[in-house]
Amino acid sequence: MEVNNRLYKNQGIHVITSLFTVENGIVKVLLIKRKNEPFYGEWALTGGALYNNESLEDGAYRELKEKTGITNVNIKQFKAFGKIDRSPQMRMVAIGFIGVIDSKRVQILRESRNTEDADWFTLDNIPKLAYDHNEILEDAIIELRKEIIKSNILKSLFPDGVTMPELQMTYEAILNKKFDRRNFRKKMLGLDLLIDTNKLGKFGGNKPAKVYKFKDVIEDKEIF
Amino acid sequence: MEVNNRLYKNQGIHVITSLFTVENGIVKVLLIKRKNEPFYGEWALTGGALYNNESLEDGAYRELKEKTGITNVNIKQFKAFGKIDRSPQMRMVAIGFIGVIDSKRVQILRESRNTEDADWFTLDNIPKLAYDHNEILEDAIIELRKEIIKSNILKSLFPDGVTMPELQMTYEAILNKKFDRRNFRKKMLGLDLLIDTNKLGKFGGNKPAKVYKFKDVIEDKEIF
DNA sequence: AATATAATGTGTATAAAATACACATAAAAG
DNA sequence: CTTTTATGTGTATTTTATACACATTATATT
Repeated sequence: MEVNNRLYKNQGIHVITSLFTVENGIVKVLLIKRKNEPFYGEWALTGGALYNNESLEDGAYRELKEKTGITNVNIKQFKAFGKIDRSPQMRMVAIGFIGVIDSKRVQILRESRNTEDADWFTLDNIPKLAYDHNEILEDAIIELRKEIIKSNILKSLFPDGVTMPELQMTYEAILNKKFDRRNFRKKMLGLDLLIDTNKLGKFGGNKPAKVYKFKDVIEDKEIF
Repeated sequence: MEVNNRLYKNQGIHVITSLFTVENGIVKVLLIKRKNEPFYGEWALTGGALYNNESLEDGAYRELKEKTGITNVNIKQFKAFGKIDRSPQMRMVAIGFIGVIDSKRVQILRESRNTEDADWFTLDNIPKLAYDHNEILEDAIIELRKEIIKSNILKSLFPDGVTMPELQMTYEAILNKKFDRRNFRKKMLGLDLLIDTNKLGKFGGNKPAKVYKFKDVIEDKEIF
């Protein structure tokens, strides 16, 4: 039984990033509006075809840079999406990434070679997206929730540091859950993701709040 | 600036499974010896090119079936590997899976269309592997350790059920760590992965041991 | 048949972690 | 200088994790 190699011809790889931001307790994701076929005129996650001269992560970065101009983001690969018909033209497997940035620090390119619009969407207001991007986004949100309690994925949301109340608002938004202020602080510090900068900043109230920074590297914790 | 589409031509997808077994407290992984270029004569993880008419998981299953004849395995996708030069011929991105089976239940096909040998290797005795399979295997082991404490990935290792002492031996082997017998039982039952079959079986001692089974579906636990 | 053996099953006291909860503090606004 | 707003901290209680010892079952031994 000789296998016909057309079985594995004409394949390609997508790198797709769900780029989130959180402002004032609202989680948003960056979507772009396509101006090419397939899915002309539909909204989609940022991403595209992987080039042969770049790693998966570099591909995801390139696409992000084209759309947002941003270069300094922590992104994390979380899952491959490989349904047979997820792309209408040829067999494309998508590698999904997540990342979180401060939207105030980036200039979204509303129009570019491949996009006729780009905007931040709240999660309860996501339109029907191109390809299987609704499914990718759903998984991305789940992954984001797991990731924020064990990694520094939020570092690029707070490059200059963050206060505990601001952080709590952010976690509550992402996890869709309220916390006791005192216990949140304890839990958060217990995760060993932060370092105290010994500086003070302002967030909501009149009393200055301590400023923390996400560590550059997070050491693994013991399991079981 | 028009992008040359040769940048994303000639790409393909590998589906690669690190298939483990655990016998008598020893973790082993299934390796096959290639009888085709590239990497002729070298050992490798089970896997190969994804076909266009199958999902990622189905592709991994097909490759497993070709090598072991096995059809009933829980496998889990865990990471995509996309270094530019991981494959010498064309740009191939590998989707990594893990799975665990009872080696006594499978007949390894020592010779097949693409393999001239196949065998179980202990983890301290892994040869230089084809492609980036050493790297994939390393990540697979890390993933396995995470997975056994939150999923039923071990279900296909114990299709007929398992006793607590046997389970402990298995966990100790995979996690490379010893546990107190009484506390292991408590922790294990607390994970909510098992159901009591109300049957008794024999493992090591003379006293019959309770037989448990891994649940078919594991409900998510709360995080944070 | 009685006894020894080998491994399994269970309970409890203690330590550690998570939770619930209240008051003190700093700066700004009036 | 008094009030307001939001921040920082401590403690009692509950829950969970850990350390640890004896009872039980079937087999093997005499």
